[in-house]
Amino acid sequence: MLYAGFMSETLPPLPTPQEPSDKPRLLEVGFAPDEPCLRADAARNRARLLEAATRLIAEHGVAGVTMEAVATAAGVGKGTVFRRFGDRTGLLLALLDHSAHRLQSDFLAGPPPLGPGAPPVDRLRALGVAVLYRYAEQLDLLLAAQSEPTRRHSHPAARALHMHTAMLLRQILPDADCELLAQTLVGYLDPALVHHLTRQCDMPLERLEAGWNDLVTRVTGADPQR
Amino acid sequence: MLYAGFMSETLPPLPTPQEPSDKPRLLEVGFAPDEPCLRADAARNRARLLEAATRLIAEHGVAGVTMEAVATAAGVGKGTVFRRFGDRTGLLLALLDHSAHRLQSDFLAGPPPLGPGAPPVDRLRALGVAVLYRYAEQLDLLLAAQSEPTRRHSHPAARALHMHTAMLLRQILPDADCELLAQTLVGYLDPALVHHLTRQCDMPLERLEAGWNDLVTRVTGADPQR
DNA sequence: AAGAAAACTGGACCCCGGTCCGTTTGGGAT
DNA sequence: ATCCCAAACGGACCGGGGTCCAGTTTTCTT
Repeated sequence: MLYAGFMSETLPPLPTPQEPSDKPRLLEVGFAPDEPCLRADAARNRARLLEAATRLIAEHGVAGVTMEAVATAAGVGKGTVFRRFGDRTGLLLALLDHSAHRLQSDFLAGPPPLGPGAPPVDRLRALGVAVLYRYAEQLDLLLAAQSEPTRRHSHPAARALHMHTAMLLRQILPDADCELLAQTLVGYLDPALVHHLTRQCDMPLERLEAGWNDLVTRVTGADPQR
Repeated sequence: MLYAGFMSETLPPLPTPQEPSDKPRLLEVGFAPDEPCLRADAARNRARLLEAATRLIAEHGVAGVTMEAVATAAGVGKGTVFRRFGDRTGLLLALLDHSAHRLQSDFLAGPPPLGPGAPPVDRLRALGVAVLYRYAEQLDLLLAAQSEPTRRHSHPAARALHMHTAMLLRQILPDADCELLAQTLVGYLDPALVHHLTRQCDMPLERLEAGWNDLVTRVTGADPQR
């Protein structure tokens, strides 16, 4: 049970939360109630809330994560939950932060082929596959956290993925409109799509993986390796 | 004011509403309260509701379309709205049905390059552009109707677009996994993405259009014509 | 024409997300 | 140790989506 959020707090005191930019810093073992500067009681309650939410998901699924239920289970008032996480989506996102950040530092500073060192095309292939498998095991939460369509693309985690993809593409296709191509690529990895294909169309993950490689090949014009 | 829905009714008496498959039949002038078999009063109320919803959107934007408000404005009870459209999304979708169906028959039976007759690649290019522009002018409604991520890809209109795209792709790339490639392509046309790029990133529609053509070129391996 | 089944209606009701605001508390300054 | 106020708290409150069901209307049957 080691949640540990950051780059989620959005509302009250911090005008722009700002993700921790670069430094990995995710080697904490138990859980890190960091949060730049939170009053002691606030930090304590935050931890309680995340724990309560985790428990509720385990017991009743994502649908059971009701703001009031979480508040009650954590022994705090409803207002506190909203103050801390902004809204339900914010809470859900906070639950996902840990793994999102891990993925992020994997492709920013981890070992090749995901991390730096491998050729850009290989990194791109590895990225898609990594995302695919990570998403596949958190589908419910990801879907639930995706409610508002307007926010989808503006969320820090989404932007990070997009920026990284665009960066890799730029190394391969310096003259293309890599912004847009990157959107296309990450679009293929959209949780809702993964859900549709695997759960509603019964496609095996391997096929999605092959599809990703094919897509990368076509878009970059690379050799159809692998 | 010529809404006219079909392929929306979902709930009570009709097990599988089924879209009218092929025949164009959208040349009605005023409005068509068709609906396979609806009791007279029900059809009347349905028309009233759609009109009321349209009016509310004009006056207060999509956000003003409250189930209760629509009901009141139409002079019916709240329960009636839900019985007819299932939920808010259903109502919004019904509002979009008219133009969705028009687009559909344009690419199924309209003049080339969108309709049959032109080479598949040209049809594909034309399709993306048509969708892009159509979406661009209904963004608010489309976004509002997109709430539930699970339903996005299973909706009839979405499936139709996807199937058609896959069909065109199959004519161009008989040996590829056209199902998945089609998902990628229509993903590029997702309203939420269009919204993000045009409204939040301030990209002109022309750039998205160019992006689409580039994408088609890369995916199909066609000559970068146009 | 009459009777009955099927379909439709409307509004009371419940639940949940989100807001508001009067009260409490942590922790730096003196 | 004390003061003080920004920050945090909590729960009453609101509005909107969705459900339910008793009552009404339409349409079918004979």
